[in-house]
Amino acid sequence: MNPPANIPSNLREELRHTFPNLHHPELLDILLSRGTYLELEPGVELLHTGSPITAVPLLLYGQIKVTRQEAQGREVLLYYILPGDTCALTLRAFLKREASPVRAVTQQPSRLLLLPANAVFALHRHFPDWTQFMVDSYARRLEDMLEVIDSIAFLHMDQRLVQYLQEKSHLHQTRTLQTSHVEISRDLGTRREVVSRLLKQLEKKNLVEIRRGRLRLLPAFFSYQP
Amino acid sequence: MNPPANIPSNLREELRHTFPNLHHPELLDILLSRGTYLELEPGVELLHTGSPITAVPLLLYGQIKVTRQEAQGREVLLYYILPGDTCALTLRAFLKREASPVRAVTQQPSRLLLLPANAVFALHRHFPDWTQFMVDSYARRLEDMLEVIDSIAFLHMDQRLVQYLQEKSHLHQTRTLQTSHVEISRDLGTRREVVSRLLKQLEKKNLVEIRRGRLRLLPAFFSYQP
DNA sequence: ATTGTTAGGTGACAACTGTCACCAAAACAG
DNA sequence: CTGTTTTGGTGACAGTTGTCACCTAACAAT
Repeated sequence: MNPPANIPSNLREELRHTFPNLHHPELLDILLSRGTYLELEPGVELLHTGSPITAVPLLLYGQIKVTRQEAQGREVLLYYILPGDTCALTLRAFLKREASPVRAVTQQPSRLLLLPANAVFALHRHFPDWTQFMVDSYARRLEDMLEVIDSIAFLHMDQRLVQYLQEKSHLHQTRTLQTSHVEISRDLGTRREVVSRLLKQLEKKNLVEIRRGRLRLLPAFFSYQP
Repeated sequence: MNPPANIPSNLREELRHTFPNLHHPELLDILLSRGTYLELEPGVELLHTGSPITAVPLLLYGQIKVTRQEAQGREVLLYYILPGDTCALTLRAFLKREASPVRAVTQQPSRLLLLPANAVFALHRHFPDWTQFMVDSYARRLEDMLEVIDSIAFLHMDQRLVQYLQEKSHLHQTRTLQTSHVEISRDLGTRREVVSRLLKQLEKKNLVEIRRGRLRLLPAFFSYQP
């Protein structure tokens, strides 16, 4: 689907820098020789629910959004994969030889190393660094998902929306989010109309400015809690 | 809080049997010499949100319910710890030297080995078995929590209730659940009135029989989906 | 049998969210 | 400039759940 990217000459260096915990030289050798380097533009769907898993991603640059989907098409945002991360759920599903339980979509121009899944078994046996990396990945996602549960179980949509926008702003390091109401509603597992209504309320309180396709968070927004 | 229990003579054997993946003899030695054997009756709170973590439980027999609590006292059931399990979130919180993010309460008479948390570090370094055990624990809890998210995000309370009762029945291997509406409502993060209403509807459909303090699930209940 | 306690039942109502219908504004293509 | 597409706005209404008030049934203790 994508033209083969030019492998950057300093890939090894970049990998070592982005994944400081995978610093064992032989481990790096294997990752580089077995992995496939990829460059993707935003909006590429790496996995959808039910995809067979053939590779595990190591993200070098960019951002991947991971969501849980329901049969009817509704979904909720679980977490973002950032540089230095991998997708714990993908890893787990692969080890159990199951299909992907999640959808993964690039959010920004992204560069990553795709590790063929069967290479993972060997790593696991021979490199404690890799095992530790996996443990940390799992653990961090547990925490992420605990927060998702908190948010869905205990908060109303207006509070979830504010939280979501604050996080997104922090993530992209900008107060002007390039996003549509539809995208927000998908991430929150609700409907566009609901998001539009709630955003309108925020606008009336002078907390945000709504423009077509983008959203400006005003200073007061960051200290606001519904 | 509890009288010291008599350590069963065959503890080593039981441990090996309940935790087949921790079969390395030296590992068993350490678990037995460093761990504290405990017997607890139902309803004992092992941890609550914010507890400092001093030990990691290895459950030999019984059942421990793990819930996530909110500041206002609302909570949701995350998962049950069964024999052969440990609490991944406790383990993780300890390794990060953080307080417990969850509440843990025995559900049945339970027997467990409490492993002082600082013993865990050594295990981690020296025994691949132990590391693998941790990885598996994390991974399984990830799956549990994914199901919790599905349930909260995509289902209505009537569907969640049915799911909950079906699971509970399967877990206890009985069609007569000894539980109150209040307990159910706590596990689902809602209110007693809501549970009472929904149970009444199920009763009207001849799917359950409501008795004070217990609930009988009729045959048709198990093939029912709202 | 009486009393007190706990569990459960229920109606009324409010708040929140999902859904439908339709409109308006912005961006875009030609 | 015009027509089309995409995005956002909004009112109306229904269903679900949370909340309050108060009642009834079951059980236990004396």
